[in-house]
Amino acid sequence: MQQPEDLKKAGLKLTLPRLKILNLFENSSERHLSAEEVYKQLLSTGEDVGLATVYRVLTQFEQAGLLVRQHFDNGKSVFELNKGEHHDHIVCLQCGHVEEFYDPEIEARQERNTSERGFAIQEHVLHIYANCVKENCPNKT
Amino acid sequence: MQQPEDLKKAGLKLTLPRLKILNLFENSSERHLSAEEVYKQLLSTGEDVGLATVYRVLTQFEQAGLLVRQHFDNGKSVFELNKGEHHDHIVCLQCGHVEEFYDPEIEARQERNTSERGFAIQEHVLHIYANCVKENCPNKT
DNA sequence: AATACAAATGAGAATGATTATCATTTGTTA
DNA sequence: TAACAAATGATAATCATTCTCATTTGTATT
Ligand SMILES: [Mn+2]
Ligand SMILES: [Mn+2]
Ligand SMILES: [Zn+2]
Ligand SMILES: [Zn+2]
Repeated sequence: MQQPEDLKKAGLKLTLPRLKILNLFENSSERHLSAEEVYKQLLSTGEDVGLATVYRVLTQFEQAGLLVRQHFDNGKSVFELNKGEHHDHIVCLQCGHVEEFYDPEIEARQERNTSERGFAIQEHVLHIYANCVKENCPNKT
Repeated sequence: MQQPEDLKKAGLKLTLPRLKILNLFENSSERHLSAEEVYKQLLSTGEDVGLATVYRVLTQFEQAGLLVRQHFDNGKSVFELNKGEHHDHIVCLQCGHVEEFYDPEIEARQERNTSERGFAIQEHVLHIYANCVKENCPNKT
């Protein structure tokens, strides 16, 4: 809610585009948004910001730790508010809905497998692509 | 070794570019190759094939089940011979070396987490990015 | 072995997401 | 309010990949 503080803390000047974008993430019903989606969302609210700026700000927010970037298998990356705790993703192949999950045992075994082989794990990507079992996929886009 | 059979089985006409590319994968010391790498490898051997053809053939081989495509976090996809058994990857952030691993417990838990949430898992991506601990990273590119 | 024709190839244009340029605007600080 | 670095936005550039289409090649048939 106190975005200005977040921006200041990150050493970022408090500008209109930045406030609008951060605000969008904090109020949108969609948790995972692409640059294009952010751009269009703002346009549709009269709040227009250049697409180049959207890309720049998203990257800055990522570096500042405000957002986390995800690369799903569809060419464009999406961003989400960084809630501090790591999680992995299940992506519905039918409607694109993204579900989040966290399994400490999976995390522990990633760590183990990696260190066993003489590596120090830095980060990882675990994306599961799946079909919704319910007859009516609940989260059509 | 009997590439012609593989191609026929896949319903693919036996052409020079296809033979050369399949041959490259079966003889290269690198297991994971990008389209660009395949293209340059062939050029450097006098065997030249158009880049568009390389892309086309790699995709066809993937669809035929001869190759598997991987998207690491560096913008370009790489292909590897399909050895039938699934595995995940550890990518060295320093030298790009790729290590393969398979952990049945991780696989089982992916399955469980996904089905618990009402999804039928289709495929998944597990890529671990890590730094080689040994003082001299062994697989410089 | 020569012919016929669909399929495959290759050069280069097109695409789509993202980044770079650079002249203009804006936030901050004095 | 002035001063100035930082940020913005329109647009060009990039880069991996795909598309187009005229030419070539593999294969099946005389
Ligand atoms: Mn998420
Ligand atoms: Mn592999
Ligand atoms: Zn995880
Ligand atoms: Zn796996």
